Amino acid sequence: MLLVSEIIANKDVYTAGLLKRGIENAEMLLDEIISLDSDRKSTQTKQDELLAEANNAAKSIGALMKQGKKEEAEAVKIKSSELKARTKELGTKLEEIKADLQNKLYQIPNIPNKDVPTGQTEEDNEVLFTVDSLPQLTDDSLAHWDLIKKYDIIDFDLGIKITGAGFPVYKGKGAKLQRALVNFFLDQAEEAGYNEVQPPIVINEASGYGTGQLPDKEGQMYQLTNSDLYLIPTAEVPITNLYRDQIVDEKDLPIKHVGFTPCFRREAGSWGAHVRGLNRLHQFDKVEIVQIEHPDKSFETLDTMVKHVESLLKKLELPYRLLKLCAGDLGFTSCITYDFEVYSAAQKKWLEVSSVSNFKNYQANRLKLRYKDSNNKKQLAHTLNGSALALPRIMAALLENGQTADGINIPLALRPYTRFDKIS
RNA sequence: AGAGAAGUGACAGAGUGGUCGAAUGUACCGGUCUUGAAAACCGGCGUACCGCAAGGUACCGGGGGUUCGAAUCCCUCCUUCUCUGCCA
Repeated sequence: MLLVSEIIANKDVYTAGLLKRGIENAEMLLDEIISLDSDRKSTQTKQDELLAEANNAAKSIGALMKQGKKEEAEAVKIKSSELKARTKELGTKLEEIKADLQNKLYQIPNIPNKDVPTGQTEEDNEVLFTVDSLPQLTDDSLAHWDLIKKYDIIDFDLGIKITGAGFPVYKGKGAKLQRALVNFFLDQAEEAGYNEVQPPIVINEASGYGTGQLPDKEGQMYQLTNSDLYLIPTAEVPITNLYRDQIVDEKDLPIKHVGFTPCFRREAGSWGAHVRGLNRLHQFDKVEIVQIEHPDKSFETLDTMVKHVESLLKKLELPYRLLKLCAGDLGFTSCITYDFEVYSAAQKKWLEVSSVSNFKNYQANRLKLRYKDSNNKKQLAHTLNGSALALPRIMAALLENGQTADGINIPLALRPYTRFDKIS
């Protein structure tokens, strides 16, 4: 979440940032925060003064008792009790103010970076790069939802039987292709210096708050009914939370992790033709890269992460484009996000396969993730992450773009992993 | 899952109602000594909030309670260890 001290120091910047996101009452929201914070300070100061008085009284009782001055001690006891009661009142008030402040802060998103394009919808996203030419398929080419039936590699109906819509069953070469992609992505990340982790895919509330899925995205996550746990919507949550409440050494930065996990999303209210087939699922696999970085270097690092994702798409020979998201399309906790989309030739559609974001200190502030600088001062770190990559839409594009009359060609880079050249 | 024990600063480990934010040791940082190092000696060494500062307040696994006063007593939750059970 945003830092109150920074809001106070740069109110104009924060107001403008929130307005850019389309939050019209930005100034009012920030004024509330600032005024609550000043209430918090004055209330705490008052309470501290009373507590100091009460503490002194309690100490003097001890001294008086030792000297055998019982009556005097009794008198101080009464005074002390009164002080205590007033302290309690103030304490309750202070707790309320703090909770209110915290709540309001939780509901304010990160502000967009200076160079984030203005705009409210995906129409306003800035296209930074597109491949020169899009693949042309013959008229009888099939969309992936037909291809998977033709070659019997993914079965949606079976998934419906086992679980429900949006939980496909991968079979035979479909399952192998998926596994090949996962291994390929993990190996590529490892080569780029990312440390592999296998985190839990069930998280507690504190982790959800740490990376900002809670309270903002509560409805997007599957919650376990007999405990306060959630299925992860992305590996970002457990991996970044590895460093919650941590003070890391400056010399250990950047910390780079890669993890492969299934991801679960309720996707409430989204269905129809545009979510057909593999385009949008309730459960899907994803390889995620996460970095914890020094504030001075996080933008440089963001670029290297973008380059890494780009290299994956090139090796898979997929036509792609790179977008810089506009302010209105930005995720809640992000200050800048680049999206990669691959072209799905049979659907004639761009499909988002990766989001690479810098959260600056927004998540770190929630996570209490800090490093010690050269003066031994604790500073909030920056956090970043990116999909590298999300599997189903890559799969969809590979199937559609690779189809030929006698089967689906597997890209060269993947063949050592699949150990077959063609799905036929 | 059941029974028992325990959770104190980076670590080890004292502290069972009143100058305890917390002894002591180790580690760490600075200094003296030394050609250099080690040893020895001296000093420093938790976090957060308020305050220009002096200083104040809170924190001994989390939360709540008793008391004028809680690391210390009570309740509750969590975690760890040992034993038993179960299981991949």
